[in-house]
Amino acid sequence: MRNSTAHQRRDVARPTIYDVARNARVSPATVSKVLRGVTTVGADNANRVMVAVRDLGFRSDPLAANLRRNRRSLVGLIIPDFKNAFFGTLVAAIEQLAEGSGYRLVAVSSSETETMEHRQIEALLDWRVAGIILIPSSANQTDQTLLRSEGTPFVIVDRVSPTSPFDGVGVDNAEACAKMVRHFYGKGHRKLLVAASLPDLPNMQERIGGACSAAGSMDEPMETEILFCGPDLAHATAVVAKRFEQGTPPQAVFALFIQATLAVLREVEKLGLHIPDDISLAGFDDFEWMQVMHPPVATVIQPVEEMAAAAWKQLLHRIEFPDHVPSAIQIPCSLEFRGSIARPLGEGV
Amino acid sequence: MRNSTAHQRRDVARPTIYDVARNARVSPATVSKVLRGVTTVGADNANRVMVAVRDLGFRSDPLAANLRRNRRSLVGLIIPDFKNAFFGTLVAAIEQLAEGSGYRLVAVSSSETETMEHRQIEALLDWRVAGIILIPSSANQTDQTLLRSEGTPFVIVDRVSPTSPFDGVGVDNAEACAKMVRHFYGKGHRKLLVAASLPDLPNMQERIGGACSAAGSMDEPMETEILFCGPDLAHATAVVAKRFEQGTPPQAVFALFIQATLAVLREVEKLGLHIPDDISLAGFDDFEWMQVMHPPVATVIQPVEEMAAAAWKQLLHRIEFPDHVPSAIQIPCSLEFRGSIARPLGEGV
DNA sequence: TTTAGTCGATAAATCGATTTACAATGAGTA
DNA sequence: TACTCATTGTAAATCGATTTATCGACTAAA
Repeated sequence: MRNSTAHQRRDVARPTIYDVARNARVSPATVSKVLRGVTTVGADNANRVMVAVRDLGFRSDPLAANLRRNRRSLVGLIIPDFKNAFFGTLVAAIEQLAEGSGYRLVAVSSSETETMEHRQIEALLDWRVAGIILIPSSANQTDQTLLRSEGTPFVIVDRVSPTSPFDGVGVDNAEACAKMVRHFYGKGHRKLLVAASLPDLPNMQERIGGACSAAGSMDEPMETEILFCGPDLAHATAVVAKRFEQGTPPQAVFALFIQATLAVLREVEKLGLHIPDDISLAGFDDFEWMQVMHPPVATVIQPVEEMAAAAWKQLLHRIEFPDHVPSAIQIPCSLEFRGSIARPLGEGV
Repeated sequence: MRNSTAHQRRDVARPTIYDVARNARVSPATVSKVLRGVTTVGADNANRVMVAVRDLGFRSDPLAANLRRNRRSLVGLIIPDFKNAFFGTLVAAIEQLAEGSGYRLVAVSSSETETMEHRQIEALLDWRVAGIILIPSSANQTDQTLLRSEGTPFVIVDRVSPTSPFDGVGVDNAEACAKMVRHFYGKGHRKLLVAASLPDLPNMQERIGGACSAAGSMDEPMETEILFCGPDLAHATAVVAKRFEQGTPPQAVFALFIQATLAVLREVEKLGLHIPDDISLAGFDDFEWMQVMHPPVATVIQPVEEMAAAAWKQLLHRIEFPDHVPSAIQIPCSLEFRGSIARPLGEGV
């Protein structure tokens, strides 16, 4: 009998702007004006509209609105991997900023592959997003030129090439890595294994370059060995395991990305080695667990929040001024020298 | 002079279905049919349309399409926190599934607050999403009844109440926790500190319930103490620190959520305690770093991928059959008994 | 030969908001 | 009084796709 409550779904369709207009005895155009805060509306009409909106529980349909005015209220964010908390923090920060500027964020992932990155970009373009924030999955700039030619505002974050002709926000990878290498040197290390991900990521190149050139400019010679570990933990674990099991295990490792850090720790655990007595270790990015390890893991901290803020500001600027000259922003990292780096055994004092 | 390439943005607007129609010398309706795979189209016309689509690089505008047919190709996912890799994994998995079914996922976060959760739901409803997957931020079911009354298909994940009248996917929290408690008991522990987040989250209640009832049904009496640590790491750290510093520190801790695990590890580090000699510890969820700790951290593993798959299946089913009776799915967890749980000191063999 | 029925194609209406172009009203000025 | 402006309000066009109603041509049945 009274299943009206149980089945009351979709009983009444959501009210449209026409319903509001009828209810307020004005035209739809007037309602639209009131909703958008246009001032050329009489006080009493405006009031009646506002009352009607409240009474009917009207909420504007962004699809219809976006379709008509060519401006879109969606922005896309393409990250390589949702499982990585570094990118998660970035998503969270940008989501906040977007919300604050009246945009809705659509965060998607490229799974670290060019194919998916391309498909995601095309899908976002289909939705006619107002702008895109992209963390590239590779050095291939095809997608970026595509974006450029489509005229969609976009900014590159994190993996920005120093010679990029587009807007970008990066960090001072080279300088940060140099500092970390000098710290290793100061502790007495003269051999360093640098564990990178893929050779063609711009930020990796900067990190490697910074580390190597710092090592090369020390008073005493410092030897560096580069190990490319692949994109994810599975690859990294395999590569690191192979390196540790053949030849002499390194006494100092600088892991340039989180999966390498984990891979090294895994191998250390497996071989029963001890940090920092047998191996000194430094990582990249700041994860909570690094501080609760024995000993805590030294690391380069990328300022995620600031990167997000800079990228967002840059994107808004690009949306407003499509023809301004591109800007490249670089933000300094901070370093945490923690107990995982110590003087190697067999060294005096 | 030849800045035509540099300024070629927006030179030509994206082609519409009308452009394709003109190019193929058919009507827009025919183009629409071809695009949607409707068969009542002559072979030669269909071919000309497909050629025109390729030539012009036409891609359908989902906004316009979604507006007209009332079916939407967006689904919303509301998670409490992007920074938590557990949810990140969930997002990644569901994104894949959505992509495979022709939907676009819009993942947003509630920042663990009811206010944001409500705002996000309203925003998603504004976009007239086809469905919503919700990980509630609290036990408050207001939003769920709102969704129900709006007629939008939705499923609850992870934090599902056993008495919920809606679709839901959860895990066997009680049973998993009971197993873990029995493991503690088997190692000789008779006092256990259970570190939960908030008292009103359904999954927390199940976990606490499972742990306590298992403890209560042992042969020898086993004492449990519940500690509510708040929603995030900051709160958890404060609460745990306070508990550890006043009274006798516990010999065994079962952290029911990741931030509690970290908080305990932090305090252990700060007080110079040792795991498992001074304290045995078990956690929840599987993070890579847990395996590389000394000793590795025992934990309850929630099957994220399976949860995602179940939720997605459930949502699709709900979209197709809005009036079927709701289903509650429960998936078993697996347990990893690792070195962080050991016999307490002062116990014979 | 006429009629009923099929198939393919299309013109026009539609989704719900925004925007344009213009009409109506009133105020201010010559 | 007549004329110019400024102010409000609205009818109608519009965004780009989908859907409906209909039409012409052709086939099969009467």
